[in-house]
Amino acid sequence: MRDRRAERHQETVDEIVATAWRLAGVSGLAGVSLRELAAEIGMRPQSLYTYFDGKNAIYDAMFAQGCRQFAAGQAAWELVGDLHTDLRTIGRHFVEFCTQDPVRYQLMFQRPIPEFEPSAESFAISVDSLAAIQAHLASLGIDDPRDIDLFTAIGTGLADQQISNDPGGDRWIRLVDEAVDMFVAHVSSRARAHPANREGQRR
Amino acid sequence: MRDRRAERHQETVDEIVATAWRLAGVSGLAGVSLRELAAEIGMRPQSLYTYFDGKNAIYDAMFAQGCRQFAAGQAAWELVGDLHTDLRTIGRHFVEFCTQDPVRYQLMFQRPIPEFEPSAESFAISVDSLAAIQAHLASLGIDDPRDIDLFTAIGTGLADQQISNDPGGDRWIRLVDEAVDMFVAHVSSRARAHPANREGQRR
DNA sequence: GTCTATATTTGGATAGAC
DNA sequence: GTCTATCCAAATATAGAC
Repeated sequence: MRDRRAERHQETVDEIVATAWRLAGVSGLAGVSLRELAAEIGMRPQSLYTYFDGKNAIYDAMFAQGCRQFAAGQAAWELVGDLHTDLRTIGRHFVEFCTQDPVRYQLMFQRPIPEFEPSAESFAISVDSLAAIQAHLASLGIDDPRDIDLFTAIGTGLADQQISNDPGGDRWIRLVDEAVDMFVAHVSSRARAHPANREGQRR
Repeated sequence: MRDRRAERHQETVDEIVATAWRLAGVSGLAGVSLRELAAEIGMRPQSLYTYFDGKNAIYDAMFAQGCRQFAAGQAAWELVGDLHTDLRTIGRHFVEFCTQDPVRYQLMFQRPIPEFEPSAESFAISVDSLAAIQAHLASLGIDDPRDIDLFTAIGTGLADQQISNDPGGDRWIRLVDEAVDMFVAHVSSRARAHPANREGQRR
């Protein structure tokens, strides 16, 4: 039968994490305080320890949630097997995901709190997502690590500029398609120029 | 005659700022504390108020110093008037500057501390630098705001990935030249494809 | 599971003596 | 310019009653 107690517990856990996201949006990730968090949900700060071992455990739950959200979106990507089309899909979704929630982007892709390290379990979720992307890129012929690094740099660059210099707008978001075109043209032109390199080069 | 008192004062100010940079590198920008800062330079925390109005004034001095450092490097750029060459120069210097000091990059180009806003005087320094770059790009024929935004996104993306995923290494730094090639090819191909657009297009 | 009570640390900032 | 003395607020965390 349903464990009503466990359900209530989980609901409270979720509420704590949701409130932490909200507070982080206002005061920054480092500015989240257990006092304020507890007050927001009508609790004494000490009671939070029933649900989390401490502040870093809350950060870790936020990190894991962000990774799961990315993975969920990723599972819904409609990839068709065409390099140009799929890179646009991936690029759009990535930049959209990042800019949707700047604090989430900060927590997942930068290291704003030096003393916080995601737990191995949480980190594994993000590793899986990245591996899936890499595998798909490889299936499209993008298997040079340099190309992958260049592509991720373009994606994070657009997201980063959007968040830092036009928060809430779309000044860089709307450049995604053009940036992907640029990248595809680049890797394509090289493939045409040196068709033997892909299989033959060993050093 | 020399004002020995003022010189000593300035030296102490510089020492405070330098120590703040160092502490920020260890504990993060938000983690800098006046207590620790004062202890490092052999002072009581209260004495810092002789030199700065408070914590945000120290952040502001750091921000201004970062901007001056960038401007100083920029003044030494050897630009020759060739699009490809100059973009490489600019791109290399920008990414190098950012990755040289991740905390400085964070303070200058992101907003890690929500309650801190650089003062108008400090901000003006960075505006000047950006304007100079834009003017030079315009002189090279890059005057479409979209192209400028795309170029800055590439620069920050490389810097950001380097800092976040390979701190101290050169995995993304060494991609700068290739990225510039990609960008130049992109804007050049469009210029060839639609030669009339540059002057004629109005909407 | 939540509370009261409390410990402990740390933080930024002010007043006033020297 | 630096100090002592303080203040006040906020932070994380633990113990134990209910």
